[in-house]
Amino acid sequence: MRMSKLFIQTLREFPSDAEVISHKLLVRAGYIRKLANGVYNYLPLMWRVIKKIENIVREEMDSAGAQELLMPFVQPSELWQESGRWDVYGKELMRLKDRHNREMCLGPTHEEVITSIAREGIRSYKQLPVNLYQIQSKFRDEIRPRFGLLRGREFIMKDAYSFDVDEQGLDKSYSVMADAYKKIFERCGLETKMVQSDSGAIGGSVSHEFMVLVNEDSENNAGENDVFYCPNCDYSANSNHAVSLLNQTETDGKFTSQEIVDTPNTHSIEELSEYLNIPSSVICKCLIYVIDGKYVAALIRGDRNVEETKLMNAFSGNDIRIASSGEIEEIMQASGFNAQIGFIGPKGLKNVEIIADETVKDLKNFVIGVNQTDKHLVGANWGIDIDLPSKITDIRLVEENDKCVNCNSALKVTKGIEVGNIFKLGTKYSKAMNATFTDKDGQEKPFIMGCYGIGITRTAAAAVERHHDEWGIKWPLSIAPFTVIVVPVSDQDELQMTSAENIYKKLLDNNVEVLIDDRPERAGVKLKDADLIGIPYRITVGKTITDNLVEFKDRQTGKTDIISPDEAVNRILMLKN
RNA sequence: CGGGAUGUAGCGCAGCUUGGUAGCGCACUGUGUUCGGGUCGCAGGGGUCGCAAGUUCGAAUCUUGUCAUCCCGACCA
Repeated sequence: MRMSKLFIQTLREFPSDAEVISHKLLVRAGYIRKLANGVYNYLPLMWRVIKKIENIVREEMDSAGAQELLMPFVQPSELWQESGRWDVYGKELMRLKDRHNREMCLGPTHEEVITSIAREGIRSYKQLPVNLYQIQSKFRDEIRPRFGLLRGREFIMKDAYSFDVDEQGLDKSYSVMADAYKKIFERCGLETKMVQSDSGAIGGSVSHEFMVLVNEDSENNAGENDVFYCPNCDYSANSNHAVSLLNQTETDGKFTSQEIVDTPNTHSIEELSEYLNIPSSVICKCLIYVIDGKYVAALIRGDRNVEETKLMNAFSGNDIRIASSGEIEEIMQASGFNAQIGFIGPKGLKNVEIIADETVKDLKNFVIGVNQTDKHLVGANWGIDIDLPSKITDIRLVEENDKCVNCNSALKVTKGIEVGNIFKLGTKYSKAMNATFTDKDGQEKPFIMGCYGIGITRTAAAAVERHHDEWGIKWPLSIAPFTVIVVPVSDQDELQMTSAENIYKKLLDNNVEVLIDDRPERAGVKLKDADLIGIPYRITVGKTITDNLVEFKDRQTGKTDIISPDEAVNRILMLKN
């Protein structure tokens, strides 16, 4: 490809609306252009990268026994009614009506459609197992799209769905996919960690996410997930799912008799612990949440925080948020109290379900709110003044240095970009949608399903997050839009131009993806652009060509060698083997 | 959804306080110059100042509304 013909516009400056480095670089280097909030044009260079990633995904999926197909981007609401998700998916699901006023949606994922395909096409256990996948644009109307390709509303995703006769079959399909994913990301030049995670709106039981860890060189917060992992064993989990052993700390308060004391203006745990001169670990914190429209009071030890996803799952909810101050007033009024935020307690709350984290179980002589402003109960004990809630489970956010449940080592935390995930769905969709097959014993049974996603465009952005420097992108060879760029320093110099053309032709003849910068630009412009767009290798043809020498530069390492044109060509050809 | 900010040429920005026919840099067109890390000069083209009302003889500038975009928050009790 000739640079003079390539559709590309590099910018001298970073775009003003970009925050993270992958977004800044992809726009500046002419890979993407924003069309609307969270919606991007993939320009020719970007499309080449995307196709590279897609092909790696295809090769590994195919060799893992999956078959590619393509489902519609627009889906009828009926299928979503069947699965029950039309009412629970929320605003992320982009709904629309056709001219006949039929309700449709833009596909955010395809469990419903694939299940309908399976129930029509698979009648017998003899046809199983099957794994079907597609690579396609998805649309999710995110609350807050950001970070360019990392969290867009429209994005390209590979989604695969497996169908098995039983759990053992699913286990096998699942581990085959896990292995394929490892290979895929490895081949894309990305080191990933497979971590346990919550299964969220998709449903199901077991799930793992593939995370690109981004803590080390975090000049920004591109990693949207906190990943807890054990340095000594293989335990790792997304914070929304992570568990830990209870840490040893002071849980027996110094107050020996129970008594309601004045605690003026102690609206936070910190203020309260300071005012009473006690550790926060002997305070029982009470937080009011709204889960699917219902009020929930969550009790947790004062030194710990609630993990909302865990809390939501404890009630099998779909939506959770902290209650607003107005809602808390409402609860207070309904319960006959008048307390401000900071003094709320579980006792006497009307129309509020109460749940406790495991951490509060062992509290003794502790401090807790009693729905009286500027007062707290001290020296409280469960069963004496306040009953221990019957619903007790783990709803706490793990913290760094908590102990690993497997090996008791101190856990560490890092940021991660989720580039892939795998779920065991079980029969959630097949049962709801009545998708069955006839088993050996002649019985109708629902399919045992799994689903497996990879964010293609997010993977590309994650690669930029991991591979760049102050000059631009440093694509891993396997997903770079071109392998090598040939740069004649001066378009005035005939020898340089003809030599560069020769090198270009030789590489072309050998099916190398090669770019030649034949634009009538000065050397500086061409060299800066080559670095910016991140082609892995650069062959620079300058004055030394009179001695039959060119510069060979490795973008990844920055290493340069002065060698003959033939050797430069050979080095590139060697890469193909 | 709450808070903050910004919308002026393809990109990055100034001008707005104190209303008077819209500017700079990059990019683009022509031309000369230069030629290994975004040369230097000359001459050009390109803008309903986000949109809509209002005030005024006159609005990019003042007022109101509206739309869009970005950031922060929605783990604080």
